[in-house]
Amino acid sequence: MHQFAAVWTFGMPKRGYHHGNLRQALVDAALQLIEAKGPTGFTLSEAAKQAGVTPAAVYRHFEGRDDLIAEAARQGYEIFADLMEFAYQKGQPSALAAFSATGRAYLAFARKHPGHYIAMFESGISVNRTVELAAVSARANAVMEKAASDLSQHIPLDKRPPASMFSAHIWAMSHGVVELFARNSPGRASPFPADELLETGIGIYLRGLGLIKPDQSD
Amino acid sequence: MHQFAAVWTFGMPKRGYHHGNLRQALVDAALQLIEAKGPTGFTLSEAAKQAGVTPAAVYRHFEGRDDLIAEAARQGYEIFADLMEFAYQKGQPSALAAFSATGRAYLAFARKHPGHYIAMFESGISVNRTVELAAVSARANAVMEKAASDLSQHIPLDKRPPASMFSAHIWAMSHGVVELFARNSPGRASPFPADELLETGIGIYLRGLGLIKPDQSD
DNA sequence: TGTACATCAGTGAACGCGCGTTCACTGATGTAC
DNA sequence: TGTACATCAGTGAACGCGCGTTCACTGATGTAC
Repeated sequence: MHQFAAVWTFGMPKRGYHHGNLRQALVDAALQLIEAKGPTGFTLSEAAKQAGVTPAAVYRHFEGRDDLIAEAARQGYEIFADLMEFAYQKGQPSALAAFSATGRAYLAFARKHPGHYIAMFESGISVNRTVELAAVSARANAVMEKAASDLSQHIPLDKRPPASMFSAHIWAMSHGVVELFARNSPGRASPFPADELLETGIGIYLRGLGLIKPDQSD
Repeated sequence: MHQFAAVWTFGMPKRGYHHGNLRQALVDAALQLIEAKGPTGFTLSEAAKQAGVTPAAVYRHFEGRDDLIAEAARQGYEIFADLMEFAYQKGQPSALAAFSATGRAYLAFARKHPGHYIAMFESGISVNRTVELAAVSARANAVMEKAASDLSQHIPLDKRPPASMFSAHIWAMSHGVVELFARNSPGRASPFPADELLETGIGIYLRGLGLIKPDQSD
């Protein structure tokens, strides 16, 4: 028996009675389903089935449906915060370059991780649900505000909006582009590629703040 | 019997076995529920109950759940298109005033009719579901594009973005402000009132296009 | 190395629930005479 | 004005379904000796 069992387990993806990494498999399944069916279309049972497991097994790893969604969101914020920090660093020491990079990173994240994005911003779970969730969300937020604040130092004081407003504007435009044009909304065709739309939109906005010269493109 | 019945029906809200205006009552209930529970949290049964009627009665007036949502969305587009047309007219003959008015009308609509807004833009129903829906949505869209196109005539040709891109930018920012800051997102506090955020954001954007002088506020 | 045993991650059956939808029905309304 | 009848908008019971969750269980894994 023993030596035959070894044939099956050695080097194979985790199989058998014990899954091996069910917790993460469930999160991955949830992300896929959330992406496909929206945050409320997602069901715990279906995620379990997709992971090859009974619905009851989910309760060995999560408190319930909402807890699973929250973990998916948490992982999303983690990736998101990392990406934002990386983008910010990459643009240094130019405040403008750092800022632009975070904007691009936002869209890139939304497109590359739609399941995470939906779990984070459309699932209705509160960011204050757990301390870890609040912490990682604050970390991501801090990068955005830092980038905006750095950049706003270059604006003459009399026409400088508060950094948080500045950051909110950009966030709103980014989110709007994602929601309206980066997804295949049924019956709503995008007039332009989402990244082009965001790039040009932010460009015009920054020009409005006097941060880009009239004939400068980036 | 007859004369007693008259006591109850005369001057009373429509009551009794026949509802009187069930179709609209169901739409109104649906709008309230969609607003409260999101597009997928909404159930036909609950809408029926709220209208004081058996779920089966719904089928006298609608083909089913989706048809009810679609009608709610249609009515929303109708109101929306009217508001946009009115705002556009009110701003004439100034292209800038007309444009700004449509932007404000967008936000006003989203705040005053959240159920409609969600049914229209977040319920996942396609605008091509019926010819009437497509028509009224096109009507609303045409106003937005006309306002953007009028205004873009004032931009020097060499730095004039296509009117549809222009319009998409504004739509994206408006939608983003609505989604992120005009609703009481759980655990996400708005740094500024939504209308102020949108007003300033569009202002900066228009300045970036050279449509507002640097020291002009509107 | 082999055995006994504790731990643990799964199963599968069951629960109560609310859903959308159907159906034959019935009571109220409107109309013709 | 009163009566007969057709139309129509509701009822209420039933359906099959999938959901989230619980429970006692069991088979696999890891550890102590």
